[in-house]
Amino acid sequence: MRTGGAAQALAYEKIREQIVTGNYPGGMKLIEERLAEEIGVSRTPVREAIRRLEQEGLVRRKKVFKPSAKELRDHFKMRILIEAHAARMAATYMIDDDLDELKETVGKAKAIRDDSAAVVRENKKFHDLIVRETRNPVMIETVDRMQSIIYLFSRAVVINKRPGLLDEHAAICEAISARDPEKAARLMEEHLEADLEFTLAIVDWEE
Amino acid sequence: MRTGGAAQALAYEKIREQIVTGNYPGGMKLIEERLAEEIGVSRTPVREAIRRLEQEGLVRRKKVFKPSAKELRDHFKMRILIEAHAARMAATYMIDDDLDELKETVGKAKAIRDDSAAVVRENKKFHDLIVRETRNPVMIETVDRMQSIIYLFSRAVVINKRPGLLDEHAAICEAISARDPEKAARLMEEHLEADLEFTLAIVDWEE
DNA sequence: TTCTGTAATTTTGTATACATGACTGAATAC
DNA sequence: GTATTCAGTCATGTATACAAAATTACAGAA
Repeated sequence: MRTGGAAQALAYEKIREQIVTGNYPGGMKLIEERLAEEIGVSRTPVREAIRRLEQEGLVRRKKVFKPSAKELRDHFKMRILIEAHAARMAATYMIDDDLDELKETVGKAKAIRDDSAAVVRENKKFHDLIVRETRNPVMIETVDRMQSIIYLFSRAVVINKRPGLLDEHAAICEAISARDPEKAARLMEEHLEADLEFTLAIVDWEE
Repeated sequence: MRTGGAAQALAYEKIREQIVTGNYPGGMKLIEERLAEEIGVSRTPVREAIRRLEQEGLVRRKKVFKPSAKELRDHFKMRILIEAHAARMAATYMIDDDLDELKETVGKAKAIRDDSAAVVRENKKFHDLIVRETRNPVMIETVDRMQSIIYLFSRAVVINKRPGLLDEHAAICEAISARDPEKAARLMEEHLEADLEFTLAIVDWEE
């Protein structure tokens, strides 16, 4: 953790945990005093933790962030723009060791279709490896923020695993391997667009 | 202001002012107690103001942010990616009223070459109008953050006004007007790359 | 019923005191 | 002369009390 002390770190972890597990649902008001009591610290570190979660995009105006369909789309589009660029960079610059690792994640994910959590982990790693090729911390961090928010919704989506997802990963991997930047970028774009549409279709926007 | 009370707003404005005017130079440590006394509020709102400036990218680890050449480049590249995309969108979707406004900013900037502050304002407006065409608040806000940081350096650059800048704006404007997305994007990319290189060349990285 | 104004309650913002931890610099051992 | 450790200071983190603001609940009128 880059700032703050122990109490703040504790508050941050605990609140974040509750949000990403869905235990604190979207729209829920975060009341400082209550959280402070629950966690066993004073209001001050809770406040700071909430501010950090706000910066991270998980909290908005003291409430657990609940993006509209439009907002989810906006976050996805930002991610698509960066990841398509990243795929282009990867096809151009990725060294063979990393390429091997990339292939490995696809293989692993194929092998363990049943362990949902593990598949999620491999898929995230796949994208992270590619984004890393931008060699641009600003972009890497931005994608991370987008992912945090998208994953808030994707719990549902990941369980209803989208058909073709792994094949698309394999195809992207191949394009990078073949050093074809434009194809890699195009495939990545299509892949994430499909993810977006699938997510929008699955999620229940009425609740 | 979207959060906090009067004291916090005051602290935020005052500190930000000092940073963007260069009165607080890059690398300067922000000491809560000192600022609190200077502004006439307690440490609490100063803390929150500093956090917000941190989120905005103007402060890093309690010090006024002073990007390295690499970091400035990274922020620029993020901006280029979004603005090239925005130019593409603008060429496709921008309505005539906005296009007229865009042309006007170029004309105005050409007319008032002597008033440096006004030229800066017009140039910023030019870019903002195009970025708006993404119709994506996430991207708009990201560009804003990048610009805040870049402008921290560009004070010097803007005074040494870069040759060709206005002609490039005019050319981009034309490409959008001609509904040529790829050309608009390419010109925007070249324009900002030139800005980046000019900035890197001008700024004194040793100080 | 539904609207509106006001009182009551809750929640956040602010100030402040104290605790903890980081930094500085001098004195001493080597 | 250099390294080390200890003390003193300075800045930040945390807790808490009080003030201000926002929200809710309710009463009365249209």
